[in-house]
Amino acid sequence: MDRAVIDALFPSDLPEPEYWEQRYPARELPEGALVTRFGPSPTGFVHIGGVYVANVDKDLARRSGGRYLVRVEDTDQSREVAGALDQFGRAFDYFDLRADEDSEQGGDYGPYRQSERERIYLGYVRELLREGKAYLDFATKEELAEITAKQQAVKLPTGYYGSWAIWRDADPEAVQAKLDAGEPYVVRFRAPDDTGERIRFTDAIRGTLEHEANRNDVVILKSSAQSPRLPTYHFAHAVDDHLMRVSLVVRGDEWISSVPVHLQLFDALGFDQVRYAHIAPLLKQENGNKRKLSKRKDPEASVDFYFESGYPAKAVLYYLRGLANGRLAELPLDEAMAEPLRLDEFGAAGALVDLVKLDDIAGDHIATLTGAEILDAVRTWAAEFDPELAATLDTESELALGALSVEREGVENPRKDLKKWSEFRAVYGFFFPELFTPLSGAGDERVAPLGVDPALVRTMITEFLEDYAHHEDTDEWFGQIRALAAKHGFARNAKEYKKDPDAYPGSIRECAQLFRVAITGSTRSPDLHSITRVLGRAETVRRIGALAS
RNA sequence: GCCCCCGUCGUCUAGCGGCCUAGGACGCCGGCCUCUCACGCCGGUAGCGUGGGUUCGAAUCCCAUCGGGGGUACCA
Repeated sequence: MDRAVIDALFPSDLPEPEYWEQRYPARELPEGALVTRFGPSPTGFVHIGGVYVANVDKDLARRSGGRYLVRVEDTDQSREVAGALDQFGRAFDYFDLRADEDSEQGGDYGPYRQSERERIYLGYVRELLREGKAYLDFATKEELAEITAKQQAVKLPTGYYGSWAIWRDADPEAVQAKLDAGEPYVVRFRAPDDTGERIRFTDAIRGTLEHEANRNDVVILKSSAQSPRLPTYHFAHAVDDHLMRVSLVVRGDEWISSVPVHLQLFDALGFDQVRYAHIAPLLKQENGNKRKLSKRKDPEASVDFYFESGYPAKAVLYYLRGLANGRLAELPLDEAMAEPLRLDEFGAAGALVDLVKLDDIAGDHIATLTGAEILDAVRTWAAEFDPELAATLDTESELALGALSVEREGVENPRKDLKKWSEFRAVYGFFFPELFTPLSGAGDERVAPLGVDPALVRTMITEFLEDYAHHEDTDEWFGQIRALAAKHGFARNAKEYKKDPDAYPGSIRECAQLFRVAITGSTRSPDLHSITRVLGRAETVRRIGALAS
């Protein structure tokens, strides 16, 4: 094709590649510093895998004194979902993954949105066209489908290559005729003719990988019928990562198969190669099999799930880091977060997302927090997901702090009853009068399972309340219950009771449980005496009193 | 169809020819503690996908096979 014909296809003021090379000079960074980038694609909601990879990008760059970039990969405008970018912003904030350079705060190597880089891509496409390393393709969808069908019929690799590539060596006049007719076209890369050759490359995680050389003339610039005219992922990757001076590309292992094309592209464009680190995807277990976490089928695939459940960001990050580097999973949270991620320690196989494990981690982490820290976090969570709780917490913050101090502050081993903020209501709700429903009486269905005769319960409680003392000392306080139990003939311990159940109305256990259910509404709760200290005398008496009717 | 990646307890993994009768963590089961539930402590359960080689010796090396995953798009 004539250079004049090619140039006429592009804006006349389009800068040459040389301009961009100077505009984006090599970065001045210390030896060994890594420049990484995360490329969110606003085509759906944020996947936890994105957080996983972005965390790796950030860690690798920051620890090496390099730069961590976020570049929006929005070359597929038809699949763009409104609001997706905001959702990414939110996830980045929650998980502390804000980049050093991105489309919001800018940077010297922007724009950081591919849809705004049209002129850059066009300049490089024009250059490739002039050099004959790319060509115009007018093939229709139908023609393409036909080619694929024929190839499959004779068991040949599918694709647009060699003699199957109908426009690869088309007559310039035929091209001109199509152009004159205003037919839309795409630009394809002219794959070097090394069919049958094998290529090898080094992956920072997997070592040497071998692959058949690429033979396909991949599309590098999408249809001329669209505006802006955007490149495909392959081409954008080469141009952007080169110009942004990215030195390490961390991405999902579904890209391994594309590396041969990428290498050819870098070569044709005259760029130095980048290093690659292909990460295994996050998996999900489904009847014995493992499969990729699916945004549609698995709620835990979306970051929304973690927001709604109220998992502390730190716990999630720690879990994700442990999945990436097994060594870190063995370390306590703070140490693991302080340790750098090491690519050579990444597992090549995909890991299953195990929510049970995450719960365990989150529970351990929350147990290290103070009541005030927990209250703060629960409040933030509730403001969005449980307004009623939020309101209660605001008016009753003293009570909340008291509730959270039970078996937490000043103890050797704090309770691990909270794994996520959404559990707060179920676990601590009874502390708050407005969230608690007192018993309807000795016959309430919550006390019935204890098997103590309601009439006896009423007598006991009435008697108990007559000279109830709100003791500060645990032994003294429980002494009252012990005395009551003894007086009404309850067995001294469960063993004794079990030996001859008919001889007693119950054991000391049942008796104590009566109070527990009255005070907390449940047979399981933190230390009873501590609870009464937080509730105060009046509320304690009121709740116990409910049993007397 | 063609191409590629992966494969140790249920899960995350240690292991790089003898320290392995395969170690740890989570889970699960049992026990102790005890006014409940937890916490904590103690103990237990369970695995090298399969078949061939190589070797005195294999989870570790080779071959085959099976299984899982991915790519083969004007999606990323």
